[in-house]
Amino acid sequence: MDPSEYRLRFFHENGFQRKKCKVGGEYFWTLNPDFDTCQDAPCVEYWFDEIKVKAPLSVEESRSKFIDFFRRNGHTPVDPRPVVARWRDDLYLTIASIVVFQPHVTSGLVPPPANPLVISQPSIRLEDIDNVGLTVGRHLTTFEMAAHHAFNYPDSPVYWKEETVEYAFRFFTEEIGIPPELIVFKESWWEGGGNAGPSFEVAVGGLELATLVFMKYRVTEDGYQEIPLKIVDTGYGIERIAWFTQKTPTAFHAIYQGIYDEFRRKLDIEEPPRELLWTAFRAAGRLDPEDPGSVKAYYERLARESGLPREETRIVMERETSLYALLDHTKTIAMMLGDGIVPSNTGEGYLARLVIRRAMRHLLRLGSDISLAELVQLQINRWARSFPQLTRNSGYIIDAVQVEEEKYKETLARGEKIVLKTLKKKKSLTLDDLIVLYDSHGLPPEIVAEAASKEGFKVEIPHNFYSIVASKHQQPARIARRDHDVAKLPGHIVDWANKFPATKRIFHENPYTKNFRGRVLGAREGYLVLDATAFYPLGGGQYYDTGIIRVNGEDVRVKEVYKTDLGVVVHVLEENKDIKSGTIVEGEIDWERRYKMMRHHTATHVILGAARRVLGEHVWQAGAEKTVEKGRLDITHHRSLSKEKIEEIEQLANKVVDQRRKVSFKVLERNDAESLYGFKIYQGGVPKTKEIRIVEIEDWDAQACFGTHLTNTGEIGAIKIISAGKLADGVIRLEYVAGTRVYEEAKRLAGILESAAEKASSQPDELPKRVENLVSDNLRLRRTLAEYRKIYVESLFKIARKIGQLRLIVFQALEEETKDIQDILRRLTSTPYTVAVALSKAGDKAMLFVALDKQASTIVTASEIVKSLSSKLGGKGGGSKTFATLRVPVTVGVDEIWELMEKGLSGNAG
RNA sequence: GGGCCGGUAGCUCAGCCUGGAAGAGCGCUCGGCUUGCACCCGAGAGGCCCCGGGUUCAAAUCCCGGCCGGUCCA
Repeated sequence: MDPSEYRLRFFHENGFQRKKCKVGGEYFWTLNPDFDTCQDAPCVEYWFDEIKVKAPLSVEESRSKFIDFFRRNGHTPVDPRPVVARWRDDLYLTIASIVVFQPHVTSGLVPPPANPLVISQPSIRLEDIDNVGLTVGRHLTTFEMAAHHAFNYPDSPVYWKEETVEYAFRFFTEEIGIPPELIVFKESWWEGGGNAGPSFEVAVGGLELATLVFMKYRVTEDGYQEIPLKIVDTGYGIERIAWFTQKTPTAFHAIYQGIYDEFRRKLDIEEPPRELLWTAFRAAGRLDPEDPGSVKAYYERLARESGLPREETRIVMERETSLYALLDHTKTIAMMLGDGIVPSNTGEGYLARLVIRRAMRHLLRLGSDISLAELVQLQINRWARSFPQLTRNSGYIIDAVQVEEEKYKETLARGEKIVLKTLKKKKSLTLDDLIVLYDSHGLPPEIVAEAASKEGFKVEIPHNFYSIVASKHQQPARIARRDHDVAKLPGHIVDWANKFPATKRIFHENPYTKNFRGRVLGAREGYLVLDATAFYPLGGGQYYDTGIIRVNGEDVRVKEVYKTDLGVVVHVLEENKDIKSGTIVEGEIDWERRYKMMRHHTATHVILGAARRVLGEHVWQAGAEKTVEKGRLDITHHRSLSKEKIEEIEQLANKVVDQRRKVSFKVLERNDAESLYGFKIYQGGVPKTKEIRIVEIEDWDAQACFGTHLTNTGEIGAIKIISAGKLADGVIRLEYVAGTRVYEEAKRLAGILESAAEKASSQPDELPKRVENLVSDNLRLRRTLAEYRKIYVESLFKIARKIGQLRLIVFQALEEETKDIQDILRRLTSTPYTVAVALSKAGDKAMLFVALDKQASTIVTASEIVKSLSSKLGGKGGGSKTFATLRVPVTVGVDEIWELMEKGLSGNAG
């Protein structure tokens, strides 16, 4: 670290000194001659409760104070984004304010919405979820990261370190009222997302209130490389400012004022003595939650200083931990679901489920019978003014939480049964058992231990249980949210094609173009690039066009079409023609194919709009495909769709068809598109381009989309949903046909009906009644057959021959099913001392079944009989004492078997 | 996206390791006993052992592929 990075004129002119922390060894800047530590936990204990400030501030007040201050100082306020990072395909959650501007602004592709700007971005981080509560506020899963950002382009710098540090100093002293000599700027280094730079951490009284990052490097294999766009990336903890100013023993008192008491009441937890909480406050800054020794020491200190018995202290503080965690988690749940995450077993949905399940575990630990949904409702009310999406989507949020509660209870019940079963079998539970129970069945070890203790078994849980589980899973992979339409072209062809300019897209200019003229830019190995084309390349879930290209009066078929990342359209020809550059060619696309795909594509947008209106804003496209045959749309939703809901969507979609709504296209700057339509334009994925093509159905739906569309919804003609099923937890797949495909589908169904009716010698209209009759006939016949089989068995008894004690029955089985033969044998051998042999044909081979009852098997066994038969007849076979089979390679007659059996048995039967 | 667990009677599951006639409890039907909250006794019906391939004389069981559900981790 280069010390000159931190040597600022601001420090110099204002009398700051650079010191070294005697505990942690970091360098820091301060006005205070007495400070010998960096003033950040864990180097010091929390003591900020003793620091006087102007006024206590709620979360809301802290936020508006921050934004106002920076507005007054030349920054433009920018609205926060959802906590789901829909505009990113490498991240699920918004974990910091800078995430909002990645990757397009930070890479320089797109300008920021304002510069400099100020924002307060709700963020979610789940890495430390298990520490939330225990540390009385140092860890939170949801928080607002307030920030002022300045983007310094080489030709238009805004501001850099001096101004940033001065802003921080002024904000904390002037606005919050912190005495200047208590503010410490700690030298640090920041790295993340491939970037890096020097930073200052602003610490006061043990609490880190802000981080000021100066992004100026890219991290490469060869080390740090300076980047042209240098970014001021700051992060102020709104919740920490509220805690700091309110002088409460925990952050939760400060953040959740208004519902804090209600949580206590509902969960039936009395507030412990204030002195205990204040002791916790001091000790928590030094607590290392990952270290069991540190946790133990923490509880011991609390007991010692509060004078309460050790055990009681631990119990009280564990209840407090659960209360705090619940306050935190329920807000996170509300924020995640409010921004449209659907709980699921994959993707961002799993993260929502994870938080819900952690919260439910705390409820279980407290032995509370309050429903989680009830607590989440309190959060919705509490934060309604700051986050209107919570109220707007409260119906969905509560319903989804309730569904999850049910599911988790089922999971736990299922799991507990497995615990009991294991205990019954093994009388103990090993670590391996615990891991399987958690990893495969979702049963946390605490719950296993409790279930086991009810049965009188004690289970040891290693303190690092979860890291043992984690080590089984290590292989951090890139998240792949969506399949992008990767050109299925050989690499060298892509490189070749990318040397040409981007193809003019006639299919966008006029999606109804069937014939066109283009000039050949290049052709090789059966690949053809033109200056302009009406052929649509694979993309946006829509299949490519096919058709013909006429070169010098000769037709060549186009079988596939792809586009490169740089927008060059490559036609894949059926044969490799020698085509000269500069040749003018005519193209004609297969119109019927294209028109059907256009209908399915526009129908897809109509259905998505209908689903969002019928089911709620959480409905999000999870995938789509439009082919000639049908459209397919996967949507996120937390329940299976009832018949009624499907019909409702279908009806609404068809209404939009009849309303003849206009469909229009326009290309917008990314920022404009986002501010005009919101992030729901990214249903189909996030384009990597600076400008975005928007397809808008008048007052119904707007999406970033590459595909070809009709210009009016009326042209869809009709939409029929042909299937709706659960694709995965939280994802529903809809399939539908549109336009003339509805006619074809109706024809297909009518055909099925007709052929079914014909096979049943009936008419389509009478088919239901006819099928009913056939089914009851079949049942009657099966019963009759069973009766006759009894008579058949009786008659078989009559042909039995006595050999000593044994009765021998040999017969040719009429039945073809092994099952039926076994049934007859079973009946025959229900009489003692019976040996029954059934002979059945299997092509030109014979299959023998030998069955004995228990008594007969004391004299001779089925497998012995089979062995002796096979020595005479050949073939292989075997079985148990009472049942055996033999396959012989030749056909044998019943008489032959009678003879062999009689001969063989007379030896044993004595 | 990956790992792990599972799919057998209407329901809950055993059987699978080590291949040899498909099992239990609850529920259901019938009969007996009994006016008391999961009554008791007896008899009976009910199965494409998820699907497809392979190995084998023989597969619920072993192997491969798929589908579905659960779960953990990104």
